[in-house]
Amino acid sequence: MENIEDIRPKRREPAVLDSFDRRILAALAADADRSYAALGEKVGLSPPAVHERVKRLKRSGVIRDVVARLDGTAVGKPLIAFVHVEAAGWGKSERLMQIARFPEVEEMHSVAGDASMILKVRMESPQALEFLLGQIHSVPGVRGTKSYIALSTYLDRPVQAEVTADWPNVPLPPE
Amino acid sequence: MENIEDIRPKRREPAVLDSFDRRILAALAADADRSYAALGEKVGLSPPAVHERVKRLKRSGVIRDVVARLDGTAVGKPLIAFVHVEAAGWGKSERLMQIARFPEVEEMHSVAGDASMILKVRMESPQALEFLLGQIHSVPGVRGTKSYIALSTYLDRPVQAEVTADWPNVPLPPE
DNA sequence: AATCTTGCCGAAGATTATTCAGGAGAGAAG
DNA sequence: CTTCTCTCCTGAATAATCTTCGGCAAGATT
Repeated sequence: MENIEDIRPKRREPAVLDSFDRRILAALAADADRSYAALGEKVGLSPPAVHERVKRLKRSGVIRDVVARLDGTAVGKPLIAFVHVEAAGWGKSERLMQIARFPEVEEMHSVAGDASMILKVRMESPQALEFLLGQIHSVPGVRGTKSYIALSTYLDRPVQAEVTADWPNVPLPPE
Repeated sequence: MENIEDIRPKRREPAVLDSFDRRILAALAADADRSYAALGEKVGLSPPAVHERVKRLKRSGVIRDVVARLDGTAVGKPLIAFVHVEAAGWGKSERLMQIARFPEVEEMHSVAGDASMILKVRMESPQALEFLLGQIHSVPGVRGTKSYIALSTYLDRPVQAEVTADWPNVPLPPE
């Protein structure tokens, strides 16, 4: 005998983001410290409606998490560097992955190009960077590194909800 | 006649972060969606005490902001690339700054090394990246670009509150 | 047309944020 | 050593927000 549960289609998570979702995401990516009431007023929905949508966006993974962004200098790590690591065999050795345990390492991407891996790190000092590079070089298979030290950061923001639609013709988007 | 206000020392924002601050920052950088009660339990303080500290950390700028981190793929930008821009004169022409208006551009650093500027961008497609590169090349003074396309991202987290203390001797920090 | 589904709203209760009045502890001054 | 001041904590009370719920309307499906 068939169970009615088997017949009913699964509740589908709407894969598409409508205009409200976009506006909510844009607002939350800029400032997640707002109340649902404030958010609702901004996007044109009631607080419960916004709440429901945010809950869905979190559950579906569109919103990965909500975090506080700290000032690197204030926490004692004023030095940002991008480290390109050239590895011999295939980049993602488990050993290299363990470099990610250092809290100084914020990003780690395998890349196409003449670097196997790009790391974004935030260090206490040039000396600390030197030590970290030592750690990286001690990983078997690592052939070399190239470091680019940031002199100043002009922009540093999270993933934006907006997507540029009309690329070819637009010289610059409006302010 | 002297005003008493002139004599009294200014209320100093404590420039140092004590152990409680550190723990609060670490917790908020990982997940800012907690209640003050939950945070307080985690760090060993009452809710009002945590509240007061968080307010101070925000006011003093240690906490820059609280944001929702979105899934790049879910918002339609699955392609991450690091673009190294080599500019002729001095990197930070106002014109190049305007590239930051594109929501695809998430970071922009001037760097020491053979690139004048490093951009982190999140694109809809390789075509979109091509268009963006076109925009960059149209900036006067830009001599060339080198793009590193991320194949996969193994780590992507915000500024961590922790700082590695004992560099030389530590081979790897504990899990 | 009837039914189902989705998604909104307003109202209400549960939870949380925020304020406030003490009070303990650490220095500084007498 | 005592006293004063300052800082920062706690617990209680109030204000605000979150979260749930019932009802309704619009569109899709049967």
